[in-house]
Amino acid sequence: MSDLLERLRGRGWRMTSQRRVVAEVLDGDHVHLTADEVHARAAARLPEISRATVYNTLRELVTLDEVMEVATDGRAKRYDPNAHRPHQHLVCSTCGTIRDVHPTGDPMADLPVEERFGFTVTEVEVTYRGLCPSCAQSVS
Amino acid sequence: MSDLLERLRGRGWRMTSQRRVVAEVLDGDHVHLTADEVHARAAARLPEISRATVYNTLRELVTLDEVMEVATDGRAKRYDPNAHRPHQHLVCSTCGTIRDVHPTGDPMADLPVEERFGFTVTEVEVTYRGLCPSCAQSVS
DNA sequence: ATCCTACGATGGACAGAGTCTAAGTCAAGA
DNA sequence: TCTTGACTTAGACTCTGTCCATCGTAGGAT
Repeated sequence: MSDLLERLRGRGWRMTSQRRVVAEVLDGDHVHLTADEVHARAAARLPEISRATVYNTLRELVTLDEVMEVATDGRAKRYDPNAHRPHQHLVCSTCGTIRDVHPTGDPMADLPVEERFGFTVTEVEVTYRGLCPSCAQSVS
Repeated sequence: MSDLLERLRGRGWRMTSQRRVVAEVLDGDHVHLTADEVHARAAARLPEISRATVYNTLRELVTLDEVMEVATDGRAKRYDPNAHRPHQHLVCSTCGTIRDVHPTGDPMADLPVEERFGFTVTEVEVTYRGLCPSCAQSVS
């Protein structure tokens, strides 16, 4: 992720402590934080950081394709730093936990031309839903 | 859709003019209204109907699996009365228009066991994104 | 090293989507 | 027709996110 900071600098980003902290928070695999969670973690290191800055920075990271925006439900969007390796998501219907998954097959090829209604289709997003192990246990 | 009203009555629903109007608004193919749009159309027939009632009724219809809730982006959820025939969605990234589509293949089979992380996977949701014909035209 | 200035940060108001609550209304069974 | 609990209502409230005016500062120019 440190190379993220490099790339951003290369793209003409003005490097500020706020942006650095947000980028650092979004580091690792299977990280799917909401904007508020990002703000909380960033504020742990840089107490004065404002919500607006976190939202702005996240939006920029998404625009630059450095971070993926994931809207799995009607609630808060989540931000996924694993934007360079294509993947899909597996979501727990109960607690909302998200895992990155890599299905086989190409869903794009599964949509016949006559089912495209003249659209220029550019993306497919697959969301698997179910119960995570610990939620499954508390049900039984 | 009139049989929806029958089914609901059979399930012990108290039939009110509000519920009837909401159910009537949600009739047809390729209908993907937001809660606010449902409210607007319902209010055209029953001016005093409140937003809360529309939300309550929609939630119940979703619980009863009579209507599908579709959260395609971070915006308002949409309600799809075509809940009995399995299908996926094709969404215009620009204007948000939705079409029901029927891809071939079974995405559920494309998720290997070792990629399930112990989850009990019950649903797959595939969302195709792109530009609808009219938005594609205004871009060029 | 210091100065400049445009880009970025701040916080508070605002907006959109949805939920909750307390009080009033009414569908439908007795 | 009466009764009652389920349903509806309006409006307050919450949550997520955006906007704006103002202030601060990164980093190039001197």
